[in-house]
Amino acid sequence: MYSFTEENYLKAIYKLSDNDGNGVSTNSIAENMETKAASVTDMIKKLSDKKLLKYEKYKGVNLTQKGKDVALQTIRKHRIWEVFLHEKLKFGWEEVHEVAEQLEHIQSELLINKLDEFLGYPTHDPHGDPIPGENGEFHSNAFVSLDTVEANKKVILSGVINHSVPFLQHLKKIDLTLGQKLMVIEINEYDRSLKLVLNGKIEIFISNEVAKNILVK
Amino acid sequence: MYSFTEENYLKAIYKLSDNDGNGVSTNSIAENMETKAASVTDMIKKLSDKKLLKYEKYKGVNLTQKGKDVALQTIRKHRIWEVFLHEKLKFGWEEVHEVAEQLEHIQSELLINKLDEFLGYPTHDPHGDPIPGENGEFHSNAFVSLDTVEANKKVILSGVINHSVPFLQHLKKIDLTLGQKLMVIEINEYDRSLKLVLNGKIEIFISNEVAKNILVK
DNA sequence: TATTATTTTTAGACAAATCTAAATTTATAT
DNA sequence: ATATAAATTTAGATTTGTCTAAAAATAATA
Ligand SMILES: [Mn+2]
Ligand SMILES: [Mn+2]
Ligand SMILES: [Mn+2]
Ligand SMILES: [Mn+2]
Repeated sequence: MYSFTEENYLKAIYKLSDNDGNGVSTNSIAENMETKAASVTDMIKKLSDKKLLKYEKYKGVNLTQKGKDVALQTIRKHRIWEVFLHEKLKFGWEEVHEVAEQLEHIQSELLINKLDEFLGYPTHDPHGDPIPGENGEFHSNAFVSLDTVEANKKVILSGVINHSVPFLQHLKKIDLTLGQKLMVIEINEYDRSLKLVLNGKIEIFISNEVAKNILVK
Repeated sequence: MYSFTEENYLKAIYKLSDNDGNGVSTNSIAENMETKAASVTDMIKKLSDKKLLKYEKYKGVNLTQKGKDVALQTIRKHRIWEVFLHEKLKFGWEEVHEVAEQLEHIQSELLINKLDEFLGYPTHDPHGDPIPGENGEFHSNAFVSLDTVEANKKVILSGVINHSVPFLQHLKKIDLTLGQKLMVIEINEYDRSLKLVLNGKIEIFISNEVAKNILVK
């Protein structure tokens, strides 16, 4: 139906949308997709012709409902594949994204629905991001960043903001993986670094920078 | 490394090779890939430049070892994905091929090796075709066509020659699926149609045309 | 062997997606 | 308000893979 490239553009524009009504800029898309502004302009015209987005010269773009649908289905496929790679094939949570970038473009409704069933209809991917439903419904998360949590409250690691490979590897090394039970037991005034206790046992220290990128509930 | 198109050409040429030394013709490739001879000539030149095949104008092509390796790895991925779709996602054996045509092009050594492990290192795909190993080794099948089997010998359905969707659907409908134990109990002289008994119980009739496309051991 | 017929290659064009360099528009700062 | 800077678009090329129509080579036939 749509090419890999078209799907990738729609996904990028979807993620860059504030839903504030103001269009997504050419440059932000170019930066996000590691391509040049001129290429973005060309593709935008094509997507506009296909009624996937609204475009006014120099004013940025906004996805139409049709465009949002394609973006959401691509995100759905991406995240379901990530669950498969992590749960069934034992990929690390830092390894799944790259391969899912390819798998998300496989065209088969039957495949994604059978895979979803095989995985037991997961609601979140290995990074805690919600998986849109078949019709694009979203269970939006009510997670909060760990650096805003008050001391002595039990929480569960439920997501990450930074999805980079080095960050995910670092968290894994210090046992901060999805589902980990933890509690903040000390907040340093000076640099807002934290002392945590994991499973009520091991104590670890993390910087505020790390805490800011961890989501808990 | 190689594009979808290049992999598809190499796979097609591999399957069209007799290993008789005589090259694969431009027209046979074009027919097999449902494209035009002129397009094939163009692609052949490109693959020749990349040392994936030997090409002499008007003489047809022969894969180099490098070309065979790429073809075999693509076939390996295709068949492993077919096993996954059939065994884990419960796709019918007539449904797996189309989706595997897409999945075979996913580029990740890690993925295919983990998938292979997850499936328990299968040796054959859902149609009985052997799965090449990581280094291209082949367990060549010693199957025989059902129309050559003598009466009253117990055999096991182990493969098919015709891979078309209607043929596979037909076999499924009459319970002739991979692994089925059966015996020929009557061979009609007139049209060489057969009476079979399945699992020592149910009796069915099949035409010689059907029998010719079934492999047993 | 000369003449058709078939196969294959070349020439020229096209669509998709990208790029660089130049032109144009919008935003910012004196 | 005018000049400068930044963002965006256009112009013109390039790569990959495809096509049609015409030319060239090979094969088949009389
Ligand atoms: Mn991802
Ligand atoms: Mn992608
Ligand atoms: Mn197949
Ligand atoms: Mn393919």
